[in-house]
Amino acid sequence: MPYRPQHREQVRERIIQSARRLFNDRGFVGVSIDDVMASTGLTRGSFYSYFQSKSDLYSEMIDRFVSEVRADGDFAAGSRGRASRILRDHLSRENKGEVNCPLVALYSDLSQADRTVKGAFETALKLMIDTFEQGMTPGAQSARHRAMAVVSLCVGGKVLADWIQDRALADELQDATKAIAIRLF
Amino acid sequence: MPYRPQHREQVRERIIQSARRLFNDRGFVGVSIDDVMASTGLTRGSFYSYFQSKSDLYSEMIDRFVSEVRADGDFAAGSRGRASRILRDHLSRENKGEVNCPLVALYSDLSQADRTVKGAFETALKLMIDTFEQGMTPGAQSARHRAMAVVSLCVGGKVLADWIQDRALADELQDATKAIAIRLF
DNA sequence: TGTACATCAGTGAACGCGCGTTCACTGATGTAC
DNA sequence: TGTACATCAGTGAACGCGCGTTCACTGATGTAC
Repeated sequence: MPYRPQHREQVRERIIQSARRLFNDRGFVGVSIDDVMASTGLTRGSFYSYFQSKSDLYSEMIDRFVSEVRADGDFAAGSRGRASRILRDHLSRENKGEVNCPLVALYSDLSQADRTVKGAFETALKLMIDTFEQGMTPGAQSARHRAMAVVSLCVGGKVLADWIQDRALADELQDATKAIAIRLF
Repeated sequence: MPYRPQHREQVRERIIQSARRLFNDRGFVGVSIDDVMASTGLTRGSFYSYFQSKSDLYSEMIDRFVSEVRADGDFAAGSRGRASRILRDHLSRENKGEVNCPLVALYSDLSQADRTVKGAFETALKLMIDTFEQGMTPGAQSARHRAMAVVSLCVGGKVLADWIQDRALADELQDATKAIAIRLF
């Protein structure tokens, strides 16, 4: 055997990690396979010996993310830690482009994604709703519905803030959105 | 003069109307110049004698939209009619793909748009915030901040509902989002 | 320890496709007579 | 009212570019001797 048995798996893993970083930052359409492979230290050609397609890589990346979160003690305990981390990721000005959540990448350009990608996306979304729901205190409206509204706030707030060129307006909108989201818990 | 003086203007207008319909429905990236021209009853080639570029058409379309809304008595009067219409457009299940709001098109694929398009987008966004703000009743939090949160809810709710394949989930999320949005007024 | 070799990971040129954009040409239109 | 004509709106082929995907080839690797 020319290469160690674990070699393929390691390279595959490196590709997924590069992909996660890039997709989270610039979205599905915004990242090319060239980008992913270059960032992994390889060239375009070898990509297809590891993945069937770009969509395949994308959904594998999301699957990975979902399992990790599920395995996370934070989530299992139903603590509010993760919920507030998501809020911070999506709606705080501080960490631009450092958000560890596949949904962030998805807003921008889901239009051309195929069924596989959409399926992966939906799993992640349901997880996000669950996470918020578990962090809710009792209130007038059902925890699940409030959780869904918070997801909408996260998605809307983030996509808008990313798009607004007027910095002051973007910050104000993000802060306002976050304040309302917090009030829903 | 081979053609009547108003001819150019009429054709230009028809192109803008086709564009508005298509862009609102499928987004900036999702619509090609071929689509727009075919829908106008012309062919690709003549497009560039009416507009400088696809972005140019797009921002002109939004400018047009914004002026129309501004000229609308509903808006001038600061009535809640328009606000509730926006809410309905964005967050009701009924009118799929019939939303007369440029923001709807923009979520999907702003990534590749240029400065011109972003600028036009921002104008429309500010208008939407103003509209909501004028429809607010006094409350614990500032009307402007609540208005911003409602915009986030609209954008987030719509983009998510469009993307979710599980119909029941999509409807539930949209309803929940809408209920919370209404509560903010 | 050193070398020949089989294997297969990685390369990069090339293809195909979509789409924005350009351009030389065609032909419909209103006008002048 | 009819006809030749100048103008310019509209055509569609073609170009360029990005990018996903393919493929024939190269060369690095671990192994057998």
